[in-house]
Amino acid sequence: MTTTEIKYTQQNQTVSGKQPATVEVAVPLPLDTTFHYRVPEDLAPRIQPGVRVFVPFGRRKVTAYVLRFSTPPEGQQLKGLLDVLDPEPLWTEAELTFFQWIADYYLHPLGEVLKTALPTGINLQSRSSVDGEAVSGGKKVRHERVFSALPADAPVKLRGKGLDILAFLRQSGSVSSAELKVRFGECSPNLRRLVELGLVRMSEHEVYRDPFAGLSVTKDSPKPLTLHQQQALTTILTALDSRYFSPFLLHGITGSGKTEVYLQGIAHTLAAGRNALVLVPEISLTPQLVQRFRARFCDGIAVLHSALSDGERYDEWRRIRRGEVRIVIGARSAIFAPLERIGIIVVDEEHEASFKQSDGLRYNARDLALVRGQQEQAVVLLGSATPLITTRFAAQQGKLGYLSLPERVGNRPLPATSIINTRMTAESPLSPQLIEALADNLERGEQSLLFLNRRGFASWLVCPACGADLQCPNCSVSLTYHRQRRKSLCHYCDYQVPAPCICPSCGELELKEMGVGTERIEHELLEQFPGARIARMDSDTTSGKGGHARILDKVGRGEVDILVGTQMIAKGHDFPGVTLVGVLQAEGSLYLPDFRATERTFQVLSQVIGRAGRGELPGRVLLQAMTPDHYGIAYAADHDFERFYQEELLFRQELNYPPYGFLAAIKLSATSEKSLTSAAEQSAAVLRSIKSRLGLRVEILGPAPAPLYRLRGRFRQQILLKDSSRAALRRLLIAYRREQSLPATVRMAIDIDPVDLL
DNA sequence: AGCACGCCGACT
DNA sequence: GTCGGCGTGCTC
Repeated sequence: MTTTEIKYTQQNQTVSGKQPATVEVAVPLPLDTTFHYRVPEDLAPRIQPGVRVFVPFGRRKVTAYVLRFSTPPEGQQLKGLLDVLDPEPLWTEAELTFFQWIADYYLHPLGEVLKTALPTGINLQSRSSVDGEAVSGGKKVRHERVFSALPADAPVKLRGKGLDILAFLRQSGSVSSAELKVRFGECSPNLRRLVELGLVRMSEHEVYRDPFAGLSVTKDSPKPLTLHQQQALTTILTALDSRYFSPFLLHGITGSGKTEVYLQGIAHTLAAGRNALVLVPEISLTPQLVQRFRARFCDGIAVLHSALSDGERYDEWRRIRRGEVRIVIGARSAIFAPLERIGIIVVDEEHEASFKQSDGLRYNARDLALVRGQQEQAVVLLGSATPLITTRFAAQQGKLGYLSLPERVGNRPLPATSIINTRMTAESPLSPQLIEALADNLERGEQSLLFLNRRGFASWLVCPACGADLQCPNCSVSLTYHRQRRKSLCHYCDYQVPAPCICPSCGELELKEMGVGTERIEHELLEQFPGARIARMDSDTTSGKGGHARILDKVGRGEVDILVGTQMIAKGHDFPGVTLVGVLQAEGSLYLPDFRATERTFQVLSQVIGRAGRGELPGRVLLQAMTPDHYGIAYAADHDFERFYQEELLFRQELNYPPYGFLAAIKLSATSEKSLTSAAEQSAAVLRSIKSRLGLRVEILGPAPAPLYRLRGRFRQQILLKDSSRAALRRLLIAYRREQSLPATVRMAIDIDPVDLL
């Protein structure tokens, strides 16, 4: 990876004539180097750092990004640029510096980082065709036709629709073709005629595609704060006024009013002339949050998330770039938004794993928020009820300011939680206590939530005679049985087959259903409570646009008595009517082969527990677990983050896991097991040799004797690197990247995680 | 990533 | 005799 810093030599820009101007560019390809090109004289006036250019590259032509003017390297015949693709730079110097930092940190080619930072669809594809074809920016700006009346007398022959349109235009000034179409129906022939007659003028305007089109909000105003909110806000405002980089953990329990603190902090930032960036885990799951921002700030908000069309995303990006936006709200990729003068960055639910991008450029937006905040001298607010262990630790070390909201707004009590030990009573997935509680709630007309972190009907089908179960041919995991669809499918790769009726290997006539999923619970509830209105929310019932909203709205309107669901019921929406939360198999995610499994379990349990009693009525929680004493479960039930944190720290310290040590993973995958195994062994050998040569103490774990798993038809293997020094890890990784060359059939990715950025 | 060059197996 | 396999190397 190139580690050269981006520096601009503005003088070069004005130097003319003597030496041919040359530029250094990055190409969006997996290459560690940058390239230099000669700038033809006719293109020179349009070239600036931050614009895209079209360049000859080998036998191809590709889009490249101009980093800086350069002094031409010695004795090399440079090729000339073919074209300049942008009238304005796409990025400022500060942004390019940020992207260079990312490229260095994540060991990823700068050109690909820049490509990732751009809205999809803007990039001109590489072209191998030869002739000098016309080149545009590869983008699509939407134009709108606007008509207005000219002061001329209408000839008498004009009648009917044409005359009506003309009268309307005279009355209302400029009107868009879309509006005319709504009012008069198909009228382009009439309009063309009016233009020909010199009665009407047509012009084209650039318009933005508006994701909020047709959605209105009622304005609200700042709410009074609790004492803790006020204290947190005061600290934040002081930090904002200091104009120094000031990172904070805003640790607020569910219902403590973190959002109101964000809103008022942002209002202060805007008033001081700076802008705000808000990162949320899954914006499509939290339309409520966006609504609150719009209600408070009206216009000047851009939203960036995966549900936008390419056109909408591109338009939002342009609005931000042009400074027409003061607040950007978005999912992880919004950290790349071209927003200038950032005064505050909010990372809401900072513990969420969805801030991490797990293919291509493997970045974590939560981490990058700190980096960008540092570069912008901004306030960074990491908000969560269950912060990452790493974040809480950094706050304890004084690297982050610690702001605590330990009470719910309005002094609402936390739900009373009891744990039911199901070790001995495994025959029914719903314990008698839970059934009784559900019955009570139904009788009182209150709503209940049932959480189970597994979708499908039964987890799998087993033959009672021969013991065979159905496996995914790609992923080597048991297929999950979905009764409604009469299918067995793989939850990893979406492989599916019709559910078998008889055992495929021995012909036994009846297969046994093992394990439990949300679909099975729904079925069970329908039998137990025939009159109840039951809904299910998991990825099977929320497919398609607005799938989440459809179910959530029903619950919100009180049309559902019991909602069964996976993770996704734990997030986002408030249900003021929910007074009972039931958790099935609380330990469901506890024993995964991941050192963060306990942390994740604690987080999701805390979240789902926090869904109870958010309205007027108090809530209660019943938690079914086979290992109820496990600290990840017990402390979640007690709403005791601090005790959990202390315990988890001991475990991490013992094994030198984060925050006490640093981890990186070299992830390899291939279609053949054989080539993968040899590549992994070779990689480990290379790593060990570098390690001894450089005298590093890094722990090299793996590769495992056989490929770890198979996913989407590819075998996967990884080598873990662990050390108490991040610098040592990085030295090892950089040397490895330089020295290791893998066969083309093997793909490699490096995960650098977690981080200590402060 | 593409795209070429380059050296070994089954085919019109 | 050639078409084509994918290993290796390069792209200012």
